[in-house]
Amino acid sequence: MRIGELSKQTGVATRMLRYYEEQGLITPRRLDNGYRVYDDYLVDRVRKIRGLIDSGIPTRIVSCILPCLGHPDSIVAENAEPGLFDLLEAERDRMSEKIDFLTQNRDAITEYLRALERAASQPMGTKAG
Amino acid sequence: MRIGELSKQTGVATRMLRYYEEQGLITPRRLDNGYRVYDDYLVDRVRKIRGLIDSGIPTRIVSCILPCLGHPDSIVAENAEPGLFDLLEAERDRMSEKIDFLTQNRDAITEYLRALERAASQPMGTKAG
DNA sequence: TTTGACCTTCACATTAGTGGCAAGGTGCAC
DNA sequence: GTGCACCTTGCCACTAATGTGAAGGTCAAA
Repeated sequence: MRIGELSKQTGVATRMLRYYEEQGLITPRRLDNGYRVYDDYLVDRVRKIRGLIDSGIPTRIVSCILPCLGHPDSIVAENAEPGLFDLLEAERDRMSEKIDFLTQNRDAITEYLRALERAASQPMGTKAG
Repeated sequence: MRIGELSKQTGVATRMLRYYEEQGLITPRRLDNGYRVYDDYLVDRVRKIRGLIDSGIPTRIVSCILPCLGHPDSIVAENAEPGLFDLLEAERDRMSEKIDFLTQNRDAITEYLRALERAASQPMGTKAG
């Protein structure tokens, strides 16, 4: 598919799709006329990229962890550059921290919302003060 | 405590502490000489702010959800401005999405790391191809 | 053949979050 | 009093992510 279609399917602006390409996150093929063509599997990939960026993972890191996703067992190993392993471990830990953090705070919000609801469904003057 | 001390305790640069103040996230009192003074409870608050920002929540939103945190039941209700409730619900949902997303991807990384370890502890030429 | 929807690159602007520095006040310690 | 560590405000700059618009190419359909 071409960039407009991918944009529609993912909800990501074409501008951003080109930006991700510039950052090395996706590498669409090109038609003779220069148009970018995206394989179907890239829809999922772009969604992942967006989710990660939205979660505060910079593109630099996203590009490192992308190889971890989607390939069940294939491309592993081989490219065992030193440092990558440690980087991935560190990033995984950072993600765990974020998860804990978000969970904690989301639960607090939920709690707060419940309290608001309780307050709203009450006579508003009952035992106030 | 003053800003330097808070910075040390939270690991957040003084520059950022002033920025958060500018964004309305914290409002330290002032000494006669103009120095900012922070109450102890702000240490926790600043850590929360950092965590949220690191998780991709913009300061604008952080300022909305901060009231949800830390107050067990007290300041609730009263200020039931319309729209706030919906915003909080939406933000909570967004956080849930992020949590799911991060969890998924973190697990994929973990899986990948495991595969790398397995590959590394193997004769490297065994059944390769 | 012209129109219109799509695509291309280039470039400039903006926003958020940061970092850094300059110029100056405060206050303790020697 | 001098020095030093801390604080103040203000400003400039940078990066990442994003918006936007110009100038132009492609292609199908009317």
